[in-house]
Amino acid sequence: MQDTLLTKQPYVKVALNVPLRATFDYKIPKALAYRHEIYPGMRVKVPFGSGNRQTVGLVIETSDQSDFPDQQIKSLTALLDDSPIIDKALFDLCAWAARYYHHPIGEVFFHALPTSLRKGESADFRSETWWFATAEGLATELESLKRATQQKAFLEALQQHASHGLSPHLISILELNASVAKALEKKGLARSEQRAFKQARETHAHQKQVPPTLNNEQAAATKALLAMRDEFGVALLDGITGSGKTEVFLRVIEAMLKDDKQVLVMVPEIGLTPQTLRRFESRFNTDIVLMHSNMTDRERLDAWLMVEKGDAKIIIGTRSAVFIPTLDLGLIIIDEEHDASYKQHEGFRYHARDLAIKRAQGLNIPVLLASATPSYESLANALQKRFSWLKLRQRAGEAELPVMERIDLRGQSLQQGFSELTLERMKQTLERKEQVLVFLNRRGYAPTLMCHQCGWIADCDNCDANLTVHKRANKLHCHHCDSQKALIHTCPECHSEELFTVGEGTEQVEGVLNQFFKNTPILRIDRDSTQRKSALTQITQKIHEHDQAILVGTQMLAKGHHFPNVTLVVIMDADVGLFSSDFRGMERTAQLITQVSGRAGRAAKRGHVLLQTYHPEHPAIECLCNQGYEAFAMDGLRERQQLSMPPFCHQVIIRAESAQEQQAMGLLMQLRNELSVGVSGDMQMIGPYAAIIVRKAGQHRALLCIKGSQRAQLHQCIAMAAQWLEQNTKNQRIRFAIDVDPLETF
DNA sequence: AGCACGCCGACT
DNA sequence: GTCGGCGTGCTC
Repeated sequence: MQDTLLTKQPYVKVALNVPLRATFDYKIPKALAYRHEIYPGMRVKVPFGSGNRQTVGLVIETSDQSDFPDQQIKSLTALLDDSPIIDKALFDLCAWAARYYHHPIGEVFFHALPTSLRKGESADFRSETWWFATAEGLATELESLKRATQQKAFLEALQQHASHGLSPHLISILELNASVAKALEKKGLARSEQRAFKQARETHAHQKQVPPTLNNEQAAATKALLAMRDEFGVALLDGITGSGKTEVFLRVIEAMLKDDKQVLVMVPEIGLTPQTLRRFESRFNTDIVLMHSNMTDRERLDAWLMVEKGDAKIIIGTRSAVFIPTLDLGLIIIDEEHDASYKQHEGFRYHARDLAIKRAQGLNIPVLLASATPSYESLANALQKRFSWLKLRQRAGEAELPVMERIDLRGQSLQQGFSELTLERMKQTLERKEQVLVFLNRRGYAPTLMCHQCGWIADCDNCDANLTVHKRANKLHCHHCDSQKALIHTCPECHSEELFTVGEGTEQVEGVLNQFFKNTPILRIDRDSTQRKSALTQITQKIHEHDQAILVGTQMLAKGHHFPNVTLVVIMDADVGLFSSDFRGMERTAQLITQVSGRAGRAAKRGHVLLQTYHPEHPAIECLCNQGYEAFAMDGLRERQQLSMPPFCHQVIIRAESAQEQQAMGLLMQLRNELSVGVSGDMQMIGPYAAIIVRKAGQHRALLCIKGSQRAQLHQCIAMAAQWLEQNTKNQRIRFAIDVDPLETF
């Protein structure tokens, strides 16, 4: 009987969804081993911890032996999958990611799964009941059922849809009542069938859009990309706003679909606009599956299965979509590759762009990174010829690049943040029946509430931060921990009633503009004004309805919307980021300003951008204005190189937080001591230092930065750190996080 | 992350 | 006298 064992090894190593950097060994019951082969990537149910607790685990490997005392090893309870739910390539990606990001392996694998699969539910389409007419049902006269009107209607529909039957979807569209079908079944007139649910396939029978003609640059980029098919390679499609990057994607996707390959398109968190989706849908006659955070568990699982089985060819998704299993992936596209939302900044802190590249390497397929403002990391890779650099420098069609002008605020009397000159230019623009976009990256009414008598400032109880005034909601709101208080009108310290606000947010600017431009619609676009689901669509509709309008908003404005009649962009405060405590501040600001500026003058009318600044001669502002993003970024890169900052070194940040003031800092000081022996070569430890906002949501936060130019050395050191931290934080109430390639260092 | 075990305050 | 608070420690 021995040779009929399908699984020969007696042990299995299992990853569990727990924050532990270990796998757990289990015995494989003989009964199971006779009947099933067990492979990495299958889920199992295992006893874990005390009591009768059962958990879902993922098989890492089967094994002949275990390092754990044999009598303490428990047995698997059940095998949950017939075949691996995570394929080999994805398995390798997750295993690599767990090592690279020093994150508990179980959490990494489970992160890659839809919630229902994490809980152990079956990896299958839900079944749904379809109804058909029997032969007798087809022959039955409808009149014979005239007393049962519902049944009659149902049978009529069954007869009409005799060939394909009635799906639950169709039943609801036809407004039929499925409950009467049972009665028809009893009479032998109808029969039912259980079928796997497939995501509602829209029939794209309508005329597909005729693709526009490509300009020279677009054609060249497309050609270069097509030449990269069938092997790994990274291309950076560096195209100014309006240069028609999307059209290039569409051409390459088209070629992939012809080869019956799948394409994964990654977009930033709020970048998936209906406009983008419509553009894809109107072009391709195939199922497009979406993957984003607003979907229900069931929707996500259905989408996941559609892609896994190869039924869907195009996947458009945010960060987490990098883990979707595919049958035959041919290309990964990362749109707006510079966007910070590709990095998860909590828990498993992976960068979806970097993982996408790793994934493509494993699958031997190309990756396309696209942006009007590429990250310094990608530019460095392009300069070093690791990426092929495809530049689009002309705007498609007639449009010209906007003119950037600086407005010197020094010595000017401002009207709630606006200079006279700015207001005058806005007025002129509106008089020409064109639209103005005002960019201010600060939501709420005002960032500070202060007492005129004693200088008291409204601050958050849980964070070391001021509360933001939200006048319309009548609230004081902490933008760091989300806590809220009622807006007060009396100083809690000296009981004076002279409270005043300092600074302006979008809500205030909206109000001010309403007074300045009485007959012009003012539309605000920020997280507060677009909370309701359809709000953004309503706002964009209004924008298109009016000739004149002023749009006021935060960085939401920078993401992928088209406002064809906007010809003037006002950057309220171009100086934020000039003196940022983070070395990426400049890069961020330049990207934001360039992206927002790109909203201006996309149609035939030329756009103008006004940068309000107190530092008009600052080399950064000057360079961005006169030479544009690429030149600015090249300067920035040179500076990073001189200072040995990323991308010319690698960083890892260890973050610790504790309710008690000195615990987090103390832990990191100890860690620094532990590691000092392991620091070799050009590796360097900085800190520990207190976070800029030391106390956030009641937690005191400290950081330790470790940097170096050699990945291998750095990783060895971090592995030691991870092990030490896991050992030394289990008793105390200190939480730690390892952030590899951090985007924020404060 | 869960969950049990364990040792100190206000309750039927 | 106990119910339950959450500090501590462990999970193959």
